[in-house]
Amino acid sequence: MIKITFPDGSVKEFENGVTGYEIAMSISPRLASEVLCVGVDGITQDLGMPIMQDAEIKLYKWDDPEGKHAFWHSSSHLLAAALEKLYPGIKFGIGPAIENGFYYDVDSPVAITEADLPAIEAEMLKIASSKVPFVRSAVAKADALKSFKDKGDQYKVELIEALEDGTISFYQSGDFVDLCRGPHIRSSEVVKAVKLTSIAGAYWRGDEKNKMLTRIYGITFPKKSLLDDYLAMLEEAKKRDHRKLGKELELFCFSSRVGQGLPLWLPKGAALRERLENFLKNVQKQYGYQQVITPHIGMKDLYVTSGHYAKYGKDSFQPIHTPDEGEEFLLKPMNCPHHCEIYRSKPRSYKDLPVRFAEFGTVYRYEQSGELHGLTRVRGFTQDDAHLFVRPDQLKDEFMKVIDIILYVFNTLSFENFTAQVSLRDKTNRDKYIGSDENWEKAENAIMEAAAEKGLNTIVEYGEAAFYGPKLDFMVKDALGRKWQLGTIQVDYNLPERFDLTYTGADDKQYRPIMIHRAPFGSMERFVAVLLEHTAGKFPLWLAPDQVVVLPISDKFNDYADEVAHKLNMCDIRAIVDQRSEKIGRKIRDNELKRIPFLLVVGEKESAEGTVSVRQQGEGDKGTMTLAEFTAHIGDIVANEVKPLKK
RNA sequence: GCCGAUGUAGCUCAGUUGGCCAGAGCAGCUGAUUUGUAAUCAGCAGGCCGUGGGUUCGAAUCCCUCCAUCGGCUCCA
Repeated sequence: MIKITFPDGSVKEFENGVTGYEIAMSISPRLASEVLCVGVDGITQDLGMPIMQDAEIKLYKWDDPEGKHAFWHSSSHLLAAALEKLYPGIKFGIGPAIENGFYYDVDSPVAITEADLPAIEAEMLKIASSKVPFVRSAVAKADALKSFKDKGDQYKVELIEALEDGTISFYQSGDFVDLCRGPHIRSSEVVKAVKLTSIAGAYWRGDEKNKMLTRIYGITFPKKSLLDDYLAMLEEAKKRDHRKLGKELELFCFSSRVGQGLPLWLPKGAALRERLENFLKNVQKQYGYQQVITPHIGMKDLYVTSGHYAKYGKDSFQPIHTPDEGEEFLLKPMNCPHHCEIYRSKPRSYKDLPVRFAEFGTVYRYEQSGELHGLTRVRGFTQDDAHLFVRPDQLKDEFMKVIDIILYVFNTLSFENFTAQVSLRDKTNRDKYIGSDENWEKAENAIMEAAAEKGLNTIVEYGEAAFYGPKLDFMVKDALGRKWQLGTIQVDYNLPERFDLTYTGADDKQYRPIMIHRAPFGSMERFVAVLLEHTAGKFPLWLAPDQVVVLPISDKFNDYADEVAHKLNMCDIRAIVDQRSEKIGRKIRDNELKRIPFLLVVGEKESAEGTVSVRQQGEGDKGTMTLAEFTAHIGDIVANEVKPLKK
């Protein structure tokens, strides 16, 4: 007998070799029908696998990430089984579960297009409903290789060749056999709803030198209604797409004549951006930053000195030649080299440090055309950049102050669900980075310590560092759950050396400052995009392009409406008037759709009493107020949205 | 850059297997209406059917080039 400990701490005895499924059955048949896989001493495995010793177990259902993972992973096998049936001779790459569903990479003898997906879905459902069990078997490497060589599937052969003997397992479900580590669900019948969401190309093993396979994405559910909910959620997300909202709210646009990935900010968008900039400038002023301004181009030599040119090569830089003097300029892809030169503009003393140069610096980067995406990935954008030059003894403290600024900014804009990611060097491939190991270690430690002291819940990613130094990035998700990096802080020991930056110490000797690159928004473009998706275009009052619209009941009250708007504007409240000869219901509808936070209805009663009828966006009628009361109300809301900085 | 899809009026979309002057709603303009909390009525105007080439008696529709957009891959200082 063995002792099985459950998550609630209770212990039960079972026969040695009992399976997760049998344990679930012993509790209740209903549980057994819902459970998808089992965690044994923290390792997720098949329900059918015998447990051979005392263990802590957890039964995973659909609501557990582990359960979903097994469910979707098994679904990818169903997809492969359906494809093998419909497209004889098809070859398979990999087919993992992902955050929302699964995919399978295939090399098909005939092209598979979106139009074919419904037929594949139907075949998957057919296989699923025939209750095929997922059966695991351990296979010797030689046998595994033979099996896929016979089948002519070179991708699986390649995968197996990379594996060690003894670790190879196959899963059979019906006629389909796949190389797979598992775990899987017991049987296919729990898969009740299938949606193949998209079809795309993907390089074999993620290397663009390799052949491009066809990747089919899908998602499955144990209930039809869950699929409907999921599809409804996708529809909702589409409505929040910043590209759609940006057009509807007249914030920005693109023009193929200007060039792809080069956003044009419309008046309302520019005003919004200006408010964000002023907000951050104000915060930075309180933290001792100084604004600087630098040109959009620099001599090629500047980037040779910084090391960017050698790292990214001439293909990434678009040169600008002067006609007669033979000088070669490059559009600036970052502001740091310019700021280094500002640092060099005069001798610095240890007493001057930290020096903090901030600039809303517009930079240009040659992003691949296929990678451009609305405002989140563009070729010309403005960073809310700053470079801090600090003494070694100031590094950690200064780094923590930057964290404070970023948290204050995120907090003010209600970005609560961010991920703090520490990006370090690749553990193996170190050639991609410049600078000494010693400096890298110092920088990496400084970041980890500062993040820990600030109590940040961080995840560590190796290989994600910038080529000149490690980073602490703040990632926020968009409406579809795609992660975007916004705020970033980077420690850099390299540029100060390359630019030979120094300061004079108390002992009259020359020392090297350390540089911190940082941008709380990341870039204005990406930040506005994510903000749009988070708010669905309903900006906080302090940011809204128009805060108030005055709606006269009829033309007779246009003068009063103008007077109200004028008085509000005098109090720094952004108010406009809807003077159209429309019914009040129409004016309300149109202005609600424009997401203007406050609608003031004025007619006979209001003009006689000197009041306004207040209607709040999305919340309906708020009753009558005097203008003074309303102004104070607005002031209260804004004060609550933008809380003063605590230092 | 690669794979796949898409491109018709300012916006959202119709346009049957190629066949009469290319359609609608919204927005716009003009007029009427003077309205009390999510769409008043009528009229008018608006289109190198993304671009360039080809096939055809005839192309928005079929083929090719390029441009742009969308979903991914690769990339992301």
